[in-house]
Amino acid sequence: MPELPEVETVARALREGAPNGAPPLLGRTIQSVKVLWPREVASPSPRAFARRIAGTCVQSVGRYGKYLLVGLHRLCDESGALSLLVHLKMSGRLDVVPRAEAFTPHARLVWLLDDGLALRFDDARKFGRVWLVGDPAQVVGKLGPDALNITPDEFAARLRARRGALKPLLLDQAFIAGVGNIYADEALHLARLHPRRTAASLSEDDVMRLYEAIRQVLLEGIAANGASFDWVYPGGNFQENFRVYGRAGQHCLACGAPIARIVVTQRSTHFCPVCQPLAG
DNA sequence: GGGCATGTTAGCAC
DNA sequence: TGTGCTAACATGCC
Repeated sequence: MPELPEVETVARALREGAPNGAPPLLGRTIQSVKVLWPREVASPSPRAFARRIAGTCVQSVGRYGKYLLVGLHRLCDESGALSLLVHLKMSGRLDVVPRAEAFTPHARLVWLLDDGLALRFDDARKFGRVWLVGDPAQVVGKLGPDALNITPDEFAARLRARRGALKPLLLDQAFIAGVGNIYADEALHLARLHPRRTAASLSEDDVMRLYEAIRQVLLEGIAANGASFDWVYPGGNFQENFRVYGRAGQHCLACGAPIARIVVTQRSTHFCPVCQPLAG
C-alpha cells in the first residue's frame, strides 16, 4: 500500500521505535538473515546477501521516494559503507519484533538482531524487493527528486518538460518519487485540477497550486501516520481524511457535488467534476 | 467465483 | 524520445 507517507511512517518507527512499543532498529547489530522467499532479494544473490549483511550495525534509517534506506556499517572491517534498500510494493510490512514472533506465515526475510529481537519483512503478495548495495544510487538513481525534497522552481521546470496527463505524470517515479495512486488523487483535488489535464495546459498559477497541494497532502499523510487499508497496512488514520479517494458517489467536501470515479492509464481515479473541470 | 486492490516493470505501438 | 497501453508479478478480500 505504501506511498511516501506510509514509508516515512515505517522509517520513523525503525528510527525511533513504533507507537505500539516496538523498539527501534537504529543502532542494532544484524547477526544473520533468514531468506524465506529468495525471489524478493533483488541483488546480490540471496547467498551473498546473507553473507555480506551478517555482522553489520544499523547506522541510519531513511527514505527516498517509496524506498526505505538502511545505512549499515561493519564494525571490524574498513571495507566501506553498505546500504540495505527495501521496497514494500503492494503489501510489504517491516517491523522490529521479538524473535519468537518473527516467523509469521507471510514472513519473507527475517534479520536476527541482538537482544532477542528480529526485523521481519512480511509480504503477503510477494511483490516486495530488497537490495544490498554499496551506493543507494544503484537502485534509486533513476528516480526523480523526492516529492518532499523538491523546490517550486525545480518542480515547475520538470513539469514544463512534460506533455502528458497529470495523473500518470504524478505516478511516474522518474518525474517525482513518492506519490502513488491515493495521494495523486488527493493532490489533484486540492489543486482543483482534472486528472486528465495535460502538463502543457497548466498556467503558472496551476503549477504552483499543484506543487503546494502535493506537499500538503503528503505532510497531512505523515502527520496521520499514513493511511490504513483493512488488512494490508495498519496503524495510520489518514484514510479518515480522504477528500476523494474511495469516495465515488459521495459528496465533495468542497462543493457537495458527487465524486466521480474513472480509470486513467489503468488506475482507479477519483475526482470532483465540479471542482476539477477538464476545460479551464 | 469474478472482480478488485495501494506498486513497478518489460515489451510493444505510435 | 515521450507517451501510454497491456500483461506480468502473487495473493487475499469482498
